[in-house]
Amino acid sequence: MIRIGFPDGTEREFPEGIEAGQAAATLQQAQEAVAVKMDGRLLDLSAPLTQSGKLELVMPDCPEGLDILRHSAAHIMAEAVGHIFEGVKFAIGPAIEDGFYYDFDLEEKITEEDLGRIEKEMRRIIAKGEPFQRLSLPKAEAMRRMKDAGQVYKLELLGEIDQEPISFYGQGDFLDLCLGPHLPDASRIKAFKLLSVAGSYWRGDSRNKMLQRVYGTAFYSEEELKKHLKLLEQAKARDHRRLGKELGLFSVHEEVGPGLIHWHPKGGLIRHLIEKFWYEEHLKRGYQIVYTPHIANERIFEISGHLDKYADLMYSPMDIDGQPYRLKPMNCPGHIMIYQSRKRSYRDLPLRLCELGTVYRYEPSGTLHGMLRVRGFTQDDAHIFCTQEQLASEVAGVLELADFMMKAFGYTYRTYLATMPEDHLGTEEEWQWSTEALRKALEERRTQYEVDEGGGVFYAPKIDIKLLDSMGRLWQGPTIQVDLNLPTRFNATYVGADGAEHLTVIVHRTVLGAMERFIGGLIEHYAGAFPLWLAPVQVKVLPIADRHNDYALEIKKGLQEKGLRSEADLRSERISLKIREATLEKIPYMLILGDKEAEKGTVALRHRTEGDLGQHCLDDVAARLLAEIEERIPA
RNA sequence: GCCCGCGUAGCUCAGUCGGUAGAGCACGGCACUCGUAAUGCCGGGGUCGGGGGUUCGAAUCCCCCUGCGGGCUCCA
Repeated sequence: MIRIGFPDGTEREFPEGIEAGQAAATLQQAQEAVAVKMDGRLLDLSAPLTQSGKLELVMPDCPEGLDILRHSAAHIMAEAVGHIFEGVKFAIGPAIEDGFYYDFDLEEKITEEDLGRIEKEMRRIIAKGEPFQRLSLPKAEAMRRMKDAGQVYKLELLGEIDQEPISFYGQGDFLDLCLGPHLPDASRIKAFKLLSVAGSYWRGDSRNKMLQRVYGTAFYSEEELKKHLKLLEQAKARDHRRLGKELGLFSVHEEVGPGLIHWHPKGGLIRHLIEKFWYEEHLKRGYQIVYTPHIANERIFEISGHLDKYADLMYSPMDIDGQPYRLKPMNCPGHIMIYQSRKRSYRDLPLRLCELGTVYRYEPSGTLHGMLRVRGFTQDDAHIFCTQEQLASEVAGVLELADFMMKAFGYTYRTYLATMPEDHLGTEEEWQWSTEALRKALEERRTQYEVDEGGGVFYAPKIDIKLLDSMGRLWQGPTIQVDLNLPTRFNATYVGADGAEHLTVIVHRTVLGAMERFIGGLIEHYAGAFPLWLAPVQVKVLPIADRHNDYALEIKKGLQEKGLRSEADLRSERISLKIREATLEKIPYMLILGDKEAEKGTVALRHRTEGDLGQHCLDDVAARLLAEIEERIPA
């Protein structure tokens, strides 16, 4: 007999080997459970229990429940693909964040049109309600079976598994190497949809064969699936490439080259406002503004090591007076030159040099993506030169700035401390004190953080901040990296109070990342509706009839004098059309002007989403908007 | 870079089996002068991404190039 404890605190005895589902049958909602957790380990409902322990149900609405559904859906999809196509070799098919995929190797090309056929076959399989059955095989037998079936990828995976027996799951005529668990049977897959086909390298390595990947998603109910698909639609409507075009923010031109952004007046204004904000906040915190050249003799990148390590990502050299020059991929060497321009004493430190530095990187063409992944971009870069003792407080200062800026844009974030990776430069001792300094800074600021073990860069530890946008998506945010490598390479030192030379510590840090990516992300975060302080046009002045145009221009002038950005729509169009178009342009406020307003010298205020806000005098409206701008109230 | 797909008017897209192009919006003109999310009529606009090939004939079929999209690796 074995003793099983349940979440409600009760305990019962069962004969050894009882199925998990049966043991849990008396629990509430046991009917809906899709699997169980035994002492924290996921098991099938049909798994025999052989030891005493604590048992919990895994319900459909928890994350693990969803993963199990999707993983099972991936198996069903693989079975269906095996039915439709000849000679399919199966690679891997896991559940992922919002769904699942399966990688196949087959001669024939799977196209988007095939997705319908595959879905149909999946439905047929699901309708049969085949059970997912676990099969344990000794490794030798498993290898023999996979070899006979010509499943080379499974064979490769098997070769790396040490434990025995090996677990397989089968349904219908499909058998897959798999840890499980799975749903009891296919009929539990109520709602699914295949979304796309894509190429992917076996094990994500470009030296390996390109496989065909089919992406899909699955839910326990049609409603949830519909909700998810609607969310995808909404994300599409926020796509910064679409909004960038619609709102006249930026463009990319085939004639110029891929990944090179042209900022249009409205996008340019947004960027200018953010840069202005950025400069002000940096100056307040003791940073000094520098500018460094866009091209440089490649000698400098030999010293920095970039040429050695990042040559593939750098634009080819150009011959200048017989010397090879390169577009800069990083700002650090230039900043170090400024540091090195004279002998430095401990009294000069900390030295905080900041630059909105435009860099060029030859990113692989397939990775380019709107403003988010480009080849020419402006980093909000800064390098802090300091002593070892100053490191923690300098990092704390950066954390404060990062927090301030992220809040200004309405982002919440998560913080990670990335520690020494296996492949690294420098001594253990250096890693230890630099990591400790970061930790101390985080603790001093009372920042909640997680440790990303081994996630540091090869030359030093770092702090990564990931942003959570309004759609709940995670973005790369501010990063702070300690660097002991570049100071060594450039021999960046200072004279200490003791009269001796010491190696300077460099902190690389970025808050926004790159203007292109940050603003691309902001467009999606705000769905194109920028808060008043960033809106390129803050107010649209809308006269009702032509005879109100003069008054409209007078009001526009008044707004301009108050420092508010406005446009007047003087076309002979109906007011409803003007309102509609201003709303679609996502302009925060409208002033509607007709006979009543012209007579009384007032304006009728309308907000983009709140609608009619009634009549006011211009001064009151201006005061209201200026206060909103001052506080940088999110849209 | 690699795999798949796509590129038709400024934008979004239609274009059947190959017979030299069409809609809506936008743009220009005219009329209406209008009160909180689309007034009506008229008009201009395309060497169908570029090059080559097959064909009597190519937006349509084939090849190359280019750009874009979905992914893979990496990442500001």
